[in-house]
Amino acid sequence: MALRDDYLENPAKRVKLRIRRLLRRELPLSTIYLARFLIGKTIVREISGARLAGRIVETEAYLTGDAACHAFRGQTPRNKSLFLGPGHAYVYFIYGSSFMLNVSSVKAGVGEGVLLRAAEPLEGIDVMQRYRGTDRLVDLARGPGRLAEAFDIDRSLDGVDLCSRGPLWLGTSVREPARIGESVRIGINVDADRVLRFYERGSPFISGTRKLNVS
DNA sequence: AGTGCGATTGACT
DNA sequence: GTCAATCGCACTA
Repeated sequence: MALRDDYLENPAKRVKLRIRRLLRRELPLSTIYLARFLIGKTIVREISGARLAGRIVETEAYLTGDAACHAFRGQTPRNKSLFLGPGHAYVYFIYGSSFMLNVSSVKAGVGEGVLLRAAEPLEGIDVMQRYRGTDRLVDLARGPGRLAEAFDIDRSLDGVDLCSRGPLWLGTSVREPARIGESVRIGINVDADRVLRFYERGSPFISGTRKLNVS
């Protein structure tokens, strides 16, 4: 793939793409629509003068009444950011090893959100390679824990407004996504049959098995 | 205060 | 393909 080869030949290249912050009113009010909408949009991390950017290629929706949603049993100290209203970061720690980044949805007081599961590195690739300890472009943010590690995301960013100037925000698309595929969510044991995972078909940057990418 | 487990990852057969 | 590591949190008492 030409795009990938270009990246590999220029690993330290510091491109600066034209990306503007998404306005809160641009976010779909439905969490499922938001999960689809975010495919192809960008996630931008500003840290000590550097800018990291990735193109979101895989998401999952977590809904009210959904037993797999962390807010299923109401608000707790951990999940409170899910209830902040649309466009806030909900960051949590899981398996003793990984952070996960979600975008809160709907409206204040409602605990729904979208998990960002994978991104295509765009800017700050050399910095991501350092955080991740690998040079392989497709492995930098392929999977939710890897995405958080590549972007240096931890609980200090929990609750951050993703539609405001700050250390982490959502940006416009730099390239329209290919056709969007759907599947069941990955790693879920309850409400496991619901089709709430979305991804850019054909992207080498998505997680999951071949089997899940056929739909 | 104790317990069970998870929206995963990396190492290994 | 399989599997153990690892720890914060929610739940029970």
